[in-house]
Amino acid sequence: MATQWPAPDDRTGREPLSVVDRIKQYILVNRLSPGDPMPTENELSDQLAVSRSRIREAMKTLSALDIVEVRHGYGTFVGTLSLTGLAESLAFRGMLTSHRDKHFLADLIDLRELLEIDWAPLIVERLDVDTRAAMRSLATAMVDLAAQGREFPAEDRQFHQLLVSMSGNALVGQLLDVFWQVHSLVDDTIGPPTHLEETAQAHHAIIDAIESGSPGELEAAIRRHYEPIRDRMRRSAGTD
Amino acid sequence: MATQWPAPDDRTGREPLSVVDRIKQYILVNRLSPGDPMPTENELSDQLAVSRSRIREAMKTLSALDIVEVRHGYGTFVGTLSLTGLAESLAFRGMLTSHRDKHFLADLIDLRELLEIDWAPLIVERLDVDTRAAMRSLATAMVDLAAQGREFPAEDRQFHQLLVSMSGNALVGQLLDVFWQVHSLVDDTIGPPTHLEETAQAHHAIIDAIESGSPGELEAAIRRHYEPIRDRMRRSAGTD
DNA sequence: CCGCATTTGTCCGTATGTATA
DNA sequence: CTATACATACGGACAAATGCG
Repeated sequence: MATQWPAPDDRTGREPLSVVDRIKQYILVNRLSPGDPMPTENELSDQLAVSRSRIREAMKTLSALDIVEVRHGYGTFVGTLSLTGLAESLAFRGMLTSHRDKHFLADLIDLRELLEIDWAPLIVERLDVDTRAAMRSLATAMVDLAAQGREFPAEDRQFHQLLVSMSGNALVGQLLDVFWQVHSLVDDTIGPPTHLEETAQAHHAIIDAIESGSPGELEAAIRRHYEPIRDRMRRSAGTD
Repeated sequence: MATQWPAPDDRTGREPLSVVDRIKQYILVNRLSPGDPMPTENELSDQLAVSRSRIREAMKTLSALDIVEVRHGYGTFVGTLSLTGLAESLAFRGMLTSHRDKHFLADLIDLRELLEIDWAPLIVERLDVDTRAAMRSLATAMVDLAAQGREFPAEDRQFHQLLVSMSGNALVGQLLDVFWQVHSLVDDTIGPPTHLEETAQAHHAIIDAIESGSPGELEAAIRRHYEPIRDRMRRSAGTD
């Protein structure tokens, strides 16, 4: 097998590594990639010379951060290092603090707007016709659903994913998607949806601005998109 | 005590909530705040009617996200909902992918620069004399240390914390601090420090720009601050 | 479709280490 | 220093899920 393990002691006077850190070291030293199989819990228990309980508790920590992915009855694998942990943490923070202060949700919206606006010049420059067409049809679907009084979370999420996909910065795309999820989740807790038609139309306006070729217009369109959302937030602050 | 628990079954046809979710519900329903004490593991074991092993594994998940904080031999408390989980996750991603591609570190630096520049107008407008003086003395300390060939991580981190503290957006401050930590950690793995004096001086230039009162100059100074960092990254890409 | 081996999920009992009062 | 409450750790047993012959 020739699996490599870090030296058990390197006598540098440090305290011994935690089980979590030793498992992380294992992944790093063996240069595993997301999806690669990990040793079974019993193997880890033997090789690290700790009980299976401890291995399992360490695995819980690691899977919460998507460093490993555990499949019941099948095995454990290196995780995809996604930001699901951040999403859970922020969502809970929103739930816990939303009725005390609105700072969190306001900060979140500001951050979404800010990051999308940052890429406006690049988006105007790079956006290809296929992506634009996909965004247009999503916007049309949103308007249709809004006319029926229905919400359109899936379309909205995908629209914003496409919008920032041109940035070339994968980290920003993942972060914005997390922020969308958290915003959507917290927003559901402050009452039934409002501004449906207005928000749906705002997405058409964003594509219009892109087609105009002016970064300034795109920035303005993005700002207008977030206005009804801020308005809804301000109103909810009074009724709570 | 009159602690409230969510109804064990709400017969809406959903699958039963996980232990993790039931503990989260407990915190929400009882409106606990960070620092408030949680029931002991034995109490939770009794009240949720599951074994202590499961409680402990759930606690590991929750503490990884800083939703609870466990103090050995003392008790468990509601966590501070910090972003330590994100820091760990991103740090590991950096370790795992840094020798394959440099996109991650590049994206991280771009994001740091972008977010700091976003607040440049506000910073120029709001920064008070006390904060400015603190930043100036930090910059001086950095130059001194650089002259001795020593690094200055603590000073650098605090400088950037102060820089964005004027934004009024706590979330951005926390995110940037996480990015600083991750960047610092990954940067250590690509070799001994370089550009010490240049980087230290760049911080003086940032305060100079703030004092000039021009947001444009501040933006330029921030960009210049990140240049040697990008240069170091590009050089390391070849030697790996 | 069935049975089997593998692997993770859950539970219990007990002993140990640690912090607080 | 002692006592108590609490989290940490261990080992074993059985249940549940998955994949495969």
